[in-house]
Amino acid sequence: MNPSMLRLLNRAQSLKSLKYIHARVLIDVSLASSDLVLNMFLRLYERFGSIQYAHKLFDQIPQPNAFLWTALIHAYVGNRSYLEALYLLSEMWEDSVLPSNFTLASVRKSLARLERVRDGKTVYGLGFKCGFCSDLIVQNAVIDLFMRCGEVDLARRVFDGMEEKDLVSWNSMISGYGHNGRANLARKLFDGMLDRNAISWTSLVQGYFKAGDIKEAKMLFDRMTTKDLASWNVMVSGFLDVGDVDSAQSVFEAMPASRCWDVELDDFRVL
DNA sequence: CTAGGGTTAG
Repeated sequence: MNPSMLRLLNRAQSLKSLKYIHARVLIDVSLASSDLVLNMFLRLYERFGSIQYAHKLFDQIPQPNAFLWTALIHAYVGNRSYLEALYLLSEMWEDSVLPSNFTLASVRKSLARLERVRDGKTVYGLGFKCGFCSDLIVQNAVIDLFMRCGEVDLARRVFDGMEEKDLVSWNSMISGYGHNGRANLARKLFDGMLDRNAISWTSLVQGYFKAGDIKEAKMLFDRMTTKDLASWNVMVSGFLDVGDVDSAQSVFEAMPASRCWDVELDDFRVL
């Protein structure tokens, strides 16, 4: 794929211009049927929210590989079509295309949102049989899924068994413990971390709110040097959740103006 | 060539 084509694709600002580029690419059959190019178009159709076109394109591919299946599944998950995404995974399996670690990671959100722990265990059990039992991407997905389904101990077992962990592994545990009301366990992991980021801190603060330990939440927030928009929002909504409107108000007012601008810019972008 | 953790979910 030549660089000018890449430049053209990344300049596509709308579904309309993307379709136009696609039409031009279709003239060259060898180019249009390259897995790389197909994958790019699937991802771009997803970016512009056109699952229909992504699926239409996918249906014309004679033997889609795991990359292309993953792109389509990812598009459906992004579109919050969780059941459809799971269905695609089973179709993929029936077509004897083995999932990649990224396929399994893509389907995680579907399983979590539908609270399909049992199916999750089946899916990741198969994934392990495909050789992904010590794959960081898959293990992180499993941890997150288990935590979101309340399977705290199972998540911990996976975490403890990992040869290599990254920030996402640690933060998923901290966030997961927090959501399950286990702020103390989250804190233990947090204290043992070598490097933390804003997500580690914010997740723990949120965990303390969830556990009803407002004092500790506030103390931690004050110690935080890496506050970002989400950190401030967790504080505001944390106070609101316990009915402390005054504290919520003062946190809101203490928020740097630059953060407020972030919010407004985001909102304007939607309009 | 791909994914993922904290706000925010009805």
